[in-house]
Amino acid sequence: MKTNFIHTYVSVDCVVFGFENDQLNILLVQRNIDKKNSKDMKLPGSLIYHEEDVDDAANRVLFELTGIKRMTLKQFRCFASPERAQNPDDMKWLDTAYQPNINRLITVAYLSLCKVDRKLNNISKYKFSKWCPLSELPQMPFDHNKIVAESLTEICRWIEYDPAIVFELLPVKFTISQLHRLYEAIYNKKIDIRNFHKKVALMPYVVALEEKQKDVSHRAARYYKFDKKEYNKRKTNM
Amino acid sequence: MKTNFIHTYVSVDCVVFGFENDQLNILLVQRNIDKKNSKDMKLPGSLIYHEEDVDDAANRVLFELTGIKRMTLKQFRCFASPERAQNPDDMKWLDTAYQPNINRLITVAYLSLCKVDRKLNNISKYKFSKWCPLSELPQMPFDHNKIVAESLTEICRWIEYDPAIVFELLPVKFTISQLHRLYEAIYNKKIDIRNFHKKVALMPYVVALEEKQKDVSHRAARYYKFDKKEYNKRKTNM
DNA sequence: CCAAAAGTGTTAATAGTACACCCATGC
DNA sequence: GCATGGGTGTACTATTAACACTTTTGG
Repeated sequence: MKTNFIHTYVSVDCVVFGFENDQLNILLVQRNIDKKNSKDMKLPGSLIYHEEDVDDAANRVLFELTGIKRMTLKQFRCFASPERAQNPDDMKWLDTAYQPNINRLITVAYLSLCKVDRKLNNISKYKFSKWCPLSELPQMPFDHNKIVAESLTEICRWIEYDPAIVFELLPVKFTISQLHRLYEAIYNKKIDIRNFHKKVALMPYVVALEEKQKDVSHRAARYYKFDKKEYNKRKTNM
Repeated sequence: MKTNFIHTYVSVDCVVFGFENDQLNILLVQRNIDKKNSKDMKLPGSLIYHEEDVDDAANRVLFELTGIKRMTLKQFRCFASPERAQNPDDMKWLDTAYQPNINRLITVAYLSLCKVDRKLNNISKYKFSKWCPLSELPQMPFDHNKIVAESLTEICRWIEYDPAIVFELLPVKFTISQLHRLYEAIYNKKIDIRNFHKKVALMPYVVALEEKQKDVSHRAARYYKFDKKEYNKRKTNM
């Protein structure tokens, strides 16, 4: 009876969103089971260590991937279907990457956000990583495609109760137009630009800078920045 | 290096909410490490089996507890701090309840909702279970108090995108007043009763019945019911 | 007739939606 | 001067919040 209980490895997998070319992108890494197949990409992740919390493991993975110490991140779901690691390719990869006879693997999925203009860590343990537009996601191992799909609804919910996180996806200085296109990408629908301006004007934590765009072949847009202090002021009033 | 990876047991723990005496209650079970201490209560939970998904494990725990086959439930967080099972009492209990030398245990927490007027399964494997008002929660083992605390913010978020779940906490026939007190309990604040009536009137899936209260020493309230079909009609329009 | 809870409307403020034109800049 | 994207206002609608009295029933 007692030996019926699962005794298993546990991993974390991170869906790291970036915003580029008016699209949400996801950071994928190459799984190097087979050098010939350059398309064998997956979500960045790792088994967790002995004395490690899952949150710490996710932070570790993200640090190894990007060189950023404490990224904004959010646990959103544990995936534990017994079938999720039954594909022979995936089992073979587990054998070589970790150790033989991993017959089951449950994973805790995290959502994270990253400015694409940040230089990614080039001493990264990952041989190859790249931003991949959501619309061009490859088939990925395990249930990584499912994890990404669920992360999309999760990011919308996250914004509902913490609107500040969207600014993690933009440069420090950004234009209203960039913010607008980001919202359109996240919610996957058109948003009227005039109403959007009004909405942003009601966000006291989005503050206009003096600086404007230069060398653009049209009217220069004003830059804005996200004011964290102003944001926290309102937040703690709740 | 490789042996540094965690190889662990995984459990599920369920926070089952009920609504009684105008308060949210939680279903606790007795941990029988020590018969003398009748106050040794914990969240219902279990290690997961070899070929079992975590969702299935949560359903199993709830079935064993209540006799209800498919309860409304929602996974909300994995708790995996290495410190969460370091209390000697808790480690001792793990040894006797499951098996010796469980040195680490990560758990996946679930939120569930139950009508308190349902007869709980009396062939329950749990010797003793009881509804405990939130305001009178005892100290519980592991990080169960923390799990309950987080479940409270989670239940509010759940209602945001699926308002129908509150009816899981009420009898099939209920009065507006009951629904009102339930909302006040969940959001932990006073809600104006006139505005509340108006709000309910805008929910096409809350339908009035002919029946009214009987033998009450004040004006009899009308009963209402939740109409699932009507609810799903609107939902799929989104 | 009194206690206790049920039920009911109006107003004001705020937030959201729909919609079209002029502005600044580089080429 | 034209192509490109930036920036602006008004009217309507929907939602939310504040607020107090009458009704029904049993005892």
